[in-house]
Amino acid sequence: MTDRLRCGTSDWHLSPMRARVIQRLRNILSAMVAEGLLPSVPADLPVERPKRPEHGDYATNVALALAKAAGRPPRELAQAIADRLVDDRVIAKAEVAGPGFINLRLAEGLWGETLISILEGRPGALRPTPARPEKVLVEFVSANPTGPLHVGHGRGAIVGDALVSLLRAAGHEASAEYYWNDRGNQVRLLGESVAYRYRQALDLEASAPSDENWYRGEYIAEIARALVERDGPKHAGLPTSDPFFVSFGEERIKAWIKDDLEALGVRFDTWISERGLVEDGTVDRILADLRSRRAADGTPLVSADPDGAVFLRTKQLGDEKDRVLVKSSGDLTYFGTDVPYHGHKLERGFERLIDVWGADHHGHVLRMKLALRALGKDPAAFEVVLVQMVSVTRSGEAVVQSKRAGTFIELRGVVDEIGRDACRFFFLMRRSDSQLELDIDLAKKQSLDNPVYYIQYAHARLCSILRRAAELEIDMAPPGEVAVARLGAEEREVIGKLAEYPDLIADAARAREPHRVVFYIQELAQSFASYFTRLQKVHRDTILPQRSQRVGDWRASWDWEKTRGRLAWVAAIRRVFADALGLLGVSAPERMEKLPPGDAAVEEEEPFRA
RNA sequence: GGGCGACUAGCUCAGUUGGAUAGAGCGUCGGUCUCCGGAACCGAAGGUCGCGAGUUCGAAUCUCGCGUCGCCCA
Repeated sequence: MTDRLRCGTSDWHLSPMRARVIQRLRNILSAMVAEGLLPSVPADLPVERPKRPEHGDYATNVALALAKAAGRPPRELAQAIADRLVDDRVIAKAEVAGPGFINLRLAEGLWGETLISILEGRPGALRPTPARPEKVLVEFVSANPTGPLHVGHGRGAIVGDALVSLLRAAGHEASAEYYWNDRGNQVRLLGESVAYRYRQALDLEASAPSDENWYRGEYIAEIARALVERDGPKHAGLPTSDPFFVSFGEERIKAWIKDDLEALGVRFDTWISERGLVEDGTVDRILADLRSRRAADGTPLVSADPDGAVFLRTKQLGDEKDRVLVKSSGDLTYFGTDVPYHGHKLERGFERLIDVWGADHHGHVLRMKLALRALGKDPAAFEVVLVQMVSVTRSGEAVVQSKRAGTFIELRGVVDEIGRDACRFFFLMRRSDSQLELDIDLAKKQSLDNPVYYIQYAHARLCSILRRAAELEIDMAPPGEVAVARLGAEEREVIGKLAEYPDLIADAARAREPHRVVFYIQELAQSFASYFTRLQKVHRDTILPQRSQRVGDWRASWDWEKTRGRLAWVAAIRRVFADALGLLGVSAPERMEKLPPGDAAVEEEEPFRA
């Protein structure tokens, strides 16, 4: 059950440019309603950037949508609307096309205005503002402190982190939280595993934990050796079940996890402990609340079976069966603490909860929603972003990972090998719901085949132009009307894309889809690179005077207005570029290391362990 | 057996209230360029949007059935 996000354009303050277009359209339609030509004006007016530039700066299919209600053929209605749309300030041209689209050309003045507002950092130039900012808690990673993070966790970490940035950029108050599952069977096994390896390290008689699922990884032995080194045989007398071994191992692993996240540039505002919620009574208190609640038919929502196991009666709320909160042994289940935890999130004042989960947990979504309903909360306040698996390829071959065999690729090795920027970029390149293939060779390649290099290179190039301009002592003050008017159609096309940026943020945040930002900067980088190359190679019309042009009294005859307009254009692109990379957590270098010609720096490194 | 998700170019993937000629990167083939970063750019070939029905002015998108794969549950 995926409850579609219902957020029409009316819920948002849009980019200034789109807002102007919609306002103009709304005014015209209202006038037509007043004259009895239309029944009503829709709440959301569809105004989009057409895929093809020849279809105008913006386009609307409103006539297609209204034709039936108006009782007129779409094209005829479109023409009637188009005839009235044109004015001096916003819409320069409105043409009917296809089955009844209206293609719009915007007034010249708006383009310059867009550039200037970006350069001056005016409100709305880079950021949308939601009509109603929400207080959002994004919970992600939340890996058990029983072992190192693997690449799948890494993807969740980066998606969650970028989502938080995106929500903040969209005007929401977002907080990032990590939930430690530091209680229960898994952690107990960790302690026993550490104790076993500890005894081994001391050459004492030792038997492996009875549970088959004990942690056999080398990192446990590493922890045990560290304990021997610090304390010697001091703890040899303790039973293997002693909580000391748990806390020692857990502390180490938590530190590793935090360190790995740090290396990825992933930050959390809060770290919360499951054990803490049990110990401080939060879990009991909210479970007691749950026990006191009744279903619509008056029966209790929580029931116990003869063995003493306690169930949440989710079945009558739509689940396929009831879910156990407390086992007959008296132990809380994972669900038994997770429900109170999520109730606790809402108690803390968060009105929207977003959890980033591995897709293999999708079966838990419904029951959590139902549990929140049982608590008297609105289940729609709880959303889950599912993150699919990451498969890793190296030298064209898949690196084997198996959940059953417990062989996961550790995150840290990958980050160390390909770098933080490449890791973040690649993990954000696909929508989180689709499986992702990480090509290690590509990700570490220092060439433009590597998309992260391509965009960073584009940013460095923009910076380079601005540096050159500064060296030539060109006045970089924001351009006036004149300078902007000198920009051509292709430059204007790019400005259209810049103007779209706040809309992109609003849309991506609303859909919880950071990958849209990646696609946006890739397109922007391409538009710029294409145009920039063409200027020089085809039009012989460079932004800055070339060496061969700087002879004699060149300063007197150079077209400074055009140059200033274009530099403003370059600076605005750079600004948006850096901002978008910032949202992704990818660095925007001002210059890139020049590599030796001909070779793309292939260095051999130790492959990470699987 | 039940549930969820996926299926779009050779490969990896975009494509969200149903809209114009279904897009991008990589790969392949061809082309351009003395100088602002060539680490570039341009162009071409490449598609039964898994298959089949339905809904309507109009479907990659919505509905149903089927197939394949993945995950979850028993």
